[in-house]
Amino acid sequence: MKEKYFPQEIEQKWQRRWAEEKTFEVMEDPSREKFYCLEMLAYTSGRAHVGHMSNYLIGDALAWYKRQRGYNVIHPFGWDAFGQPAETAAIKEGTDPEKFTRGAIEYMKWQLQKMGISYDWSREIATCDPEYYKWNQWFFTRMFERGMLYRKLAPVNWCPKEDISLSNEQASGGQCWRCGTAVIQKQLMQWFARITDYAEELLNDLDKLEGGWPERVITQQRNWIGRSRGAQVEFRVAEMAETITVFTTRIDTIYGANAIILAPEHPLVQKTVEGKPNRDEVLAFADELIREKRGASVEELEKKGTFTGAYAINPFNQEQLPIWIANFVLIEYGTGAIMAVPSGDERDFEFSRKYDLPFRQIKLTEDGREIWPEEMEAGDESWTVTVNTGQWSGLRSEEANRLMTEFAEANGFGRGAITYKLRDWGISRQRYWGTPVPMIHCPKDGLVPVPDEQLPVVLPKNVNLKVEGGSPLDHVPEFVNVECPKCKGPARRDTDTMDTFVDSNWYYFRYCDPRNDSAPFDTEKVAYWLPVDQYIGGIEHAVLHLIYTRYWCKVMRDLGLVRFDEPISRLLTQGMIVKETYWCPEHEWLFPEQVTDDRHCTVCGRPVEIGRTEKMSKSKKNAVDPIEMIKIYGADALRLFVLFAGPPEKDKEWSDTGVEGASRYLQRVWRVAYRWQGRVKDAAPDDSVLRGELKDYQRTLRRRVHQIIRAITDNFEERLHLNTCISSLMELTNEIYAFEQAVEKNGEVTAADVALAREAIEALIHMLAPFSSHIAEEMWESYGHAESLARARWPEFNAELAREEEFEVAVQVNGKLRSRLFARPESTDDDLKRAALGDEKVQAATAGKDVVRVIVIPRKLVNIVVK
RNA sequence: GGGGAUGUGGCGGAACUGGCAGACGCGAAGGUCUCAAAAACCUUUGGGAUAACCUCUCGUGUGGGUUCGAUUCCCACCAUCCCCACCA
Repeated sequence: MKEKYFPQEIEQKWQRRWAEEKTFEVMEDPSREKFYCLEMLAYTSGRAHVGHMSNYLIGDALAWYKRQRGYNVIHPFGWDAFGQPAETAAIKEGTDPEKFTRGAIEYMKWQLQKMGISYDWSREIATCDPEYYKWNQWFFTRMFERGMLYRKLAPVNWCPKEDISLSNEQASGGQCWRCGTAVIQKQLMQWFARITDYAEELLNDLDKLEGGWPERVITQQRNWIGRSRGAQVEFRVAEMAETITVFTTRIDTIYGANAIILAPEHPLVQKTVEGKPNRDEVLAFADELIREKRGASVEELEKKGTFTGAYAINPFNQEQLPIWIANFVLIEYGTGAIMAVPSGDERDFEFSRKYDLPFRQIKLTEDGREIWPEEMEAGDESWTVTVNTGQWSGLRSEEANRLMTEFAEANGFGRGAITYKLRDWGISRQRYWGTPVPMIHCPKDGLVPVPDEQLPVVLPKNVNLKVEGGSPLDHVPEFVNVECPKCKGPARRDTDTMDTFVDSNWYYFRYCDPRNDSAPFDTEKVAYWLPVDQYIGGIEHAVLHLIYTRYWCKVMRDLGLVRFDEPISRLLTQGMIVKETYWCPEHEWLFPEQVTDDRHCTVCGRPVEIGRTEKMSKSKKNAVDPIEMIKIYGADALRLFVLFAGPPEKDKEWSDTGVEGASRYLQRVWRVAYRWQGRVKDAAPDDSVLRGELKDYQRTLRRRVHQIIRAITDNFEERLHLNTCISSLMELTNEIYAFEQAVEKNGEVTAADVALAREAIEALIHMLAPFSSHIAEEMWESYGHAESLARARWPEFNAELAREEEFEVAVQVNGKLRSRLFARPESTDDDLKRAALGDEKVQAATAGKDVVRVIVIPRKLVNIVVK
């Protein structure tokens, strides 16, 4: 052990050693309990900043801890390598997406290895590898065969100028992100997964995740699935052979209906207006509404509609209701048609007022007062009483709802129904850089899946990405033109690629068996490792990824590949690293080095605004490259700081001086370890010297060591507030320094001192390993241990040794702190009471008053209540 | 509009089920060492009152409430942020 701490040297040594000795590579071992520690796979954006690292560091700390607790810990990593941004970057840099992505993986992997994160790299996967996406295709064909996938016409955002499809982000504000052209909606045949078939199960199984998943994620998923119980009611269209079905959660309000309103996209709009004098007008208006809706936010969209000229008949009272179309009725929810009840719904109220539709009151409060929507409280329906509603008048709405649904059912014009907000999942993308859909369109045999033995359908290389019209793959004849697997006649390949969420659905199953070439994974291996014990990732995935992957697990279960319902037991949504930003009115975002000390732009000299602290990102120019930090302070200091900055689930603010502080702390640890290293190595471990009578400072150190082991262990097991674990380590270090001072004062170093220092320092080293692994390994080795800390057992705390010998008890009078006293652990409540009442300051504070009550909280506090 | 989160010193943050608010770190001030500086080590560091100590007093976004006791629980409000959003 050198006298001085050289982080880069040590880090290189241990990174090499870990790789050579395969320290973090694991195998299934039924005799040991497993722990699956998983961080979300990395999107291959080019380079990782410290914000990305914080995710991996949380996982690494836990992986280290669990390893030292004796678990068989699988801690894998991989790359989310497909997707639109790689295409964009490739076009910009004049390369192809594959080259760009491989380059990004290489660099980012190097960054992660420099951080010394304890991954089992032998299990690494990249979703753009044909060996991986082959199984996306295999799943696709299995699901197609079982009717879990289907095709339908669906709108895509389309730029008419460039003739390409756009994602929602690329079409935000209704404009093409590249050329600014107004985006149109184009109807294309697209692939959908029937996730709605699993809506009920996805909702119910959320209960199984209680406790392991953050409440807010569960709530978000519940709202996303959005189950509503209500009824579908059929309205005959007058003088036509059509019926309009509406969905309502409040069939009891049907006597208050004043119109039927269709979404402008509703298929019956055409038929309803056919032959009517205003036909062309209405259809044109419907088109306008559809166009306006795109990209507009709710507040700025005024409710608008028009009367079609047709009428529908209320099946309860045979009243004729005008059929309208309006922009606030959504085609994608329920049946795309509603009955408008102004007395029951604020939107209907607003609409009816605007267009002067008739009102009929059907609700009263218990005391007979009429209620209008303005005064209704959302969700509060308990106080309404139904009136003017035929035979159901006078019932409470809940009961009326039930009885009227039954009535509709009995008379054949309605039924109870459940509706979800969750939509079937559109998985088609008209892009190049993704998994090709393994389907063939044959003029004779229709849709034919690519047979297993022909998988993978490999993505062709050297494809022109800047094509006009359709997907780039449409323009690759050798890819498109194939033989039909059934009739061997000429056929066309499907040229859609899959949404990258398909890739991320099951990657962590593949980690269990990453090189399997005959199946996506071996069921038994997955049965050993899964479910994931701890998943760590950003809150932004609360709904999409985390619902899709739950869905996929259930699909795989139904395909007979796995035997459990939920793939992830515990979820931690980590906060972001934020850093302050600089904004120049002329040059927009600036790097910190572009700003002078007195906050002016170095380029134009204008005053610079110190912007809000924001999530680290390239575009805001506030990203910190971990490599830069490693060069100065070493990876261990960076790791320590990132985890120390705040609790994992909260946003944390970046601070340069904070890293420096972490670095100083590590040097402080190093120095104390160095000072004792010689004595510790010379003395054989011998606990017998500790059996004799210990001095105060010795007992104090020992007690603190065991208290801190307990605190850190508990924290890892329960709250995972790693920042306070690090505080505890610092306290332990301070404690050892204080101990050294006492030893020095004592004049000589006894055998007991050495044994105690060893115990304390080795505990410190041990518990430092999850945070700053390299320095911990180095010190551990220099203390005479040949094997990696990764195989050493986590220190056990001794409750007896951790016990306080004396407690400081606060003494309050009427809740105000007046004094303190010291008590032995064995003192009774009565002892404390007597001591408190006898205390001088207490007597001064209570003089002339009557003691009404004395409250004693053992070992903590005495409160004397006086009057 | 709905759902959720957060608000504590100059700063990041502690305080686990109501029980001594401010652990730990950053920053700052002073000291030791040094020719000097850096580093290191040792003190001090929420505000106010007091000559320093003792001590007193105020203090966890604001205003109420429950309680012997509230950063913690309840109600109302303010501020900031996030997610969803005309979901019938």
